[in-house]
Amino acid sequence: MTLDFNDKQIRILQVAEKLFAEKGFDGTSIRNISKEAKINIAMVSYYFGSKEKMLESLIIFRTSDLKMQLENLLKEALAPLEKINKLIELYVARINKNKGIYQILHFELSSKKRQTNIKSFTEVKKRNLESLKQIIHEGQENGDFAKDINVLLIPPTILGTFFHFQMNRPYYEEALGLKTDESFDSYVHNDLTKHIQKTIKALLIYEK
Amino acid sequence: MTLDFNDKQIRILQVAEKLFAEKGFDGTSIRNISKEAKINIAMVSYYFGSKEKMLESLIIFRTSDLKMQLENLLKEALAPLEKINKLIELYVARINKNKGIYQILHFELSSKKRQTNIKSFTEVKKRNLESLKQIIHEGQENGDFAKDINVLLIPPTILGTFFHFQMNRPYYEEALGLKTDESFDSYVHNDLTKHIQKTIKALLIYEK
DNA sequence: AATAAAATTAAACAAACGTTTGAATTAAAC
DNA sequence: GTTTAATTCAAACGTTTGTTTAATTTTATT
Repeated sequence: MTLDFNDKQIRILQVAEKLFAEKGFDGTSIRNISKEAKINIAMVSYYFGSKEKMLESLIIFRTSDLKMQLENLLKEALAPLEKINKLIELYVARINKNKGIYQILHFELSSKKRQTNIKSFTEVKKRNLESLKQIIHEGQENGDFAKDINVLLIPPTILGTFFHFQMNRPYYEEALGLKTDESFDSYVHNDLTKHIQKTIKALLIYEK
Repeated sequence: MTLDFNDKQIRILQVAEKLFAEKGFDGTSIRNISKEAKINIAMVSYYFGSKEKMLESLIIFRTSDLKMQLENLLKEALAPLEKINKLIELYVARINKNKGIYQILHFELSSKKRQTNIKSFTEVKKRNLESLKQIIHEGQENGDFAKDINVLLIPPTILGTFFHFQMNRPYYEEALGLKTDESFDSYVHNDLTKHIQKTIKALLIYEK
């Protein structure tokens, strides 16, 4: 449960992250990881105990600093809509940067096989929702936002839009002519982020 | 490539669909399927050739009638916004009804392991986008919709929102107190569908 | 009723899986 | 420099994997 991984452990986790994201947890063998990380197959059990525990370590390794980032955002002196926009920007940038682990979480989360690994992640989600509620309430108080907003359905729209784009990357790469990693990342950071911000803004200020 | 599956084949596909959706393609063994479907393990190879080819058969079996449904919608004499709302309703209901196969597609789509199975599905997506473009153009012509709409980013918002909700089902079940399958389905058909419709409407009529 | 075709079965196949072992090597502590 | 601990390794462990085989049973055809 600790965070003090040594250099070799981190290298193993990075390779595991890449392969799990590409081929899934069950689709990746310890031998795959060992080969790519250039280590002996026994090292995974030696360092992490088991393949399953390695996944747990990976989740902890990658999601430990999200909490802090969000709390800092809440403290800032900004208008509610500005905060929402910054929150979206933060989420998209962060998930885009760590797309590997989020793809894994996305996958393993919906799988009935591994429920144990994700309890700590559920806590993160609950805390994030409370933050969002607070911001939106603020915006409703000062008349910026509409009254009839189902806050619980905002995160699925933000995250869902982004994930769906990310998971269908090959399709959008072709459709938008984004041949390089740079151009794809640039599109995500600019166009897609703005689209999500625009969507949420329209939703928040829209009165039926 | 044909669609004439006999009763036994269909039963096998139904069990496979359920297990693949629950545990993933790699997480499900032919023995798992055989046991649940109460057949001999050799029957999968006998009927479909291989596990991989069975997945192909399953995709064909479940996605063959989507095309027709969409074409019928386009023909209807409705205002653009009405068509959009119906399209959202159709998508949500359809995917919710066949959540198994769409969950499988969602995963295998983003996996680098099985690219061959999904080519026909890409074609479906392209055709659907053209339909959407047509409807939105119609709405822009008669002044209902804003001019600066990136049509390509609409489907990720519709499908992404829905999928994210579906993939985090345990979380939303708890948060919304949806204890039975019926109450969950009801929430999807009513509240979630309306949320997506509202979101897309706000986005389409919103002028920056 | 005899024959041919289709369906089902248990058993076996080689290959790959996660994990453990015990010896060999390297690093740290004294 | 010796001893102790940590790391690395090849090899083997017992399971499980997807697939094939060959014999048997069921169904259909004549």
